[in-house]
Amino acid sequence: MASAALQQRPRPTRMRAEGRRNQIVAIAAELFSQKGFRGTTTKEIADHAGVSEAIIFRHFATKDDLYRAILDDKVNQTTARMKENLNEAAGRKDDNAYFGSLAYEMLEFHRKDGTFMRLLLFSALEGHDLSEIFFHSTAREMKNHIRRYIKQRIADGAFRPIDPALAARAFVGMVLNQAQVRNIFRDDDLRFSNRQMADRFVDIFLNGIRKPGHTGSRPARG
Amino acid sequence: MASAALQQRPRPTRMRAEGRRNQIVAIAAELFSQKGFRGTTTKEIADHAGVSEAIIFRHFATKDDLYRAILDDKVNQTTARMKENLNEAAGRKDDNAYFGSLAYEMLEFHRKDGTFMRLLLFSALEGHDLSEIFFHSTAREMKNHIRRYIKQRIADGAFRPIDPALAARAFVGMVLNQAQVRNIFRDDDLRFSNRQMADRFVDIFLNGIRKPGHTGSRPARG
DNA sequence: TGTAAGTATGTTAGTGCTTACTAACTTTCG
DNA sequence: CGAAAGTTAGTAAGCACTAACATACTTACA
Repeated sequence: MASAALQQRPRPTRMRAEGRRNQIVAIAAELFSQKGFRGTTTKEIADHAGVSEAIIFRHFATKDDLYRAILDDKVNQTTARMKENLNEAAGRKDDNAYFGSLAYEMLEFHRKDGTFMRLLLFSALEGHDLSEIFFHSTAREMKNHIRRYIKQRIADGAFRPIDPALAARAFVGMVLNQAQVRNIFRDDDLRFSNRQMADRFVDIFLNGIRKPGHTGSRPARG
Repeated sequence: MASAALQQRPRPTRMRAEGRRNQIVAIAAELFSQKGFRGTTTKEIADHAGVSEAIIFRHFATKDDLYRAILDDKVNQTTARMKENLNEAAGRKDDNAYFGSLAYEMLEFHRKDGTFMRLLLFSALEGHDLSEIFFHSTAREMKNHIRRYIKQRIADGAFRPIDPALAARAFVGMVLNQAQVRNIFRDDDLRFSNRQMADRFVDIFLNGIRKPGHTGSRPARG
C-alpha cells in the first residue's frame, strides 16, 4: 500500500526544497514503519526518492533529525484529526454513539494509516526520546477524554461506580488490541467490518458498566 | 607498572559449553528486548557475558541463529507455563474464577518477564520469520482457549449470543493493552494491584456478556 | 597417583562490508 | 550571473564474523 510514493525514478526530477523535503519525510515514514529506524538506511530512502544520498543530508542534518520530523508530522496531523472526532462525539450524551463512533474512528484510522501504529511502537521500543510525546499526544489524550466522559456518566447515575480510568483503558484496550493484531501480527481472523466490530465492542462494554435497569440511556428527550 | 587501567575482565571464568550457551541466550534476550535485534551488537552481548566476541560465534553460527535460539527458548518455557494456568482454570465452570485467574496470570506474567512482550513486538515489527510462530504460540492459542470456553457458556445459556472470537479478543485486549502500556510505554497511572485490575476487568467483561438475570454462577464467593 | 596428551574453552587481531555523513564539483532555472 | 538543487566520490567508524593462537580441564596410562 502507498507504494506509489516509493517508486524509483530513472530521471532525477528537480524539485523545490519544500516539495523534496515532504517527499523524503513521506518515504522515510513508510520505510521506518516497515523496518524501524535502525533497520532503514539513508541510502535506501534516497533510492526510493530517486535522488542521491547527499540530498537527504541537505534537508536533514542527521538521520535522527529526519526521524524527529516524521514523528512531529504524524503527531500534528493525527491529534488534529482525532480531536475533531472526539469533540464531535462528546457533545451529545448518547453513550452508544459516543463509544461507537470512537471505536469506529480508531479502527478506521489504523486501517487507513498502517504506518502510525508501527512507528509508535518502534519509537517506544527503540527508546527514541520523542516516543513519549508521540504516545501522550495520542492514546493517553484519548484515554483521558473517555475517562472524563465516564466520570460524568457515573455522576449522572447512568454508569455503575467503576474506576473511570480503568474502564477507559479497558475500552481502548479492546479496540487498540484488535487494530494491533491486524496491523502488526497480520492475524485477520475476525471477519467483521469495522462498523460491526465497533458496535459489538460497545455492546459488551456498555452492558458491562451500565447500571442495571439503565437499558439504553439515549439522551432523554424530556 | 601494572596497567591497571585495563577493562573489567579480571578473571575470564571458564564455563562449560552448556552453561555459557545459556548465559549468552539469557543476556542476548535481555539486550534484544531492550534495543531490538538490529540495535544490539554481538560485541555488546560478549561484553555483558564477560567474554570475547568470538565465543558468541562458537556457540551460534550467526547472530540470526542466536535470535532463533532465544525465541525458541521463550516460546517453549512460556507455552508450558501458560497452558498449565489455562487448563487449571478451565476445569471449573466458574466464570469469575476462569477469567479472573486468566487476567491475573497474564498481568503477572508480563510483570515478571518484561522482556517477553518487547521481544514479541520487536520480532513482529522487524519482520523476523519466527515472529509468526512466536505470536501463534502465545496470544492466539490463549485466545482460542477463551473462545471455546465462551462458546460453551453460550450453549449453557449463561452468556448472551455474542461472537465468541470477538468477545475473546475484547477480553484479551483489555488485559494485554494494560500490560503493554505498562511495559512499553511506561505509563503507570493506574494504581491498582494486578489482582484488583484483573477483578475489575472481569467485572466489566462478564457484566457485558452475561445474560440478564444470570448474576453469576459463582459457587461460593460473597 | 602423576603427568603428558588431547580437548574444550578462551583470547587477539584482524577481514571485508556497510553505515551515516561530507567535500567538492556540476547542472538547472529565474 | 547567482542561487538553488543536483551529482560523485569519498571517509571514518562500526558491524558480523573468522583464523590462528593460548590456556585451562579431563583423561589415559605408567
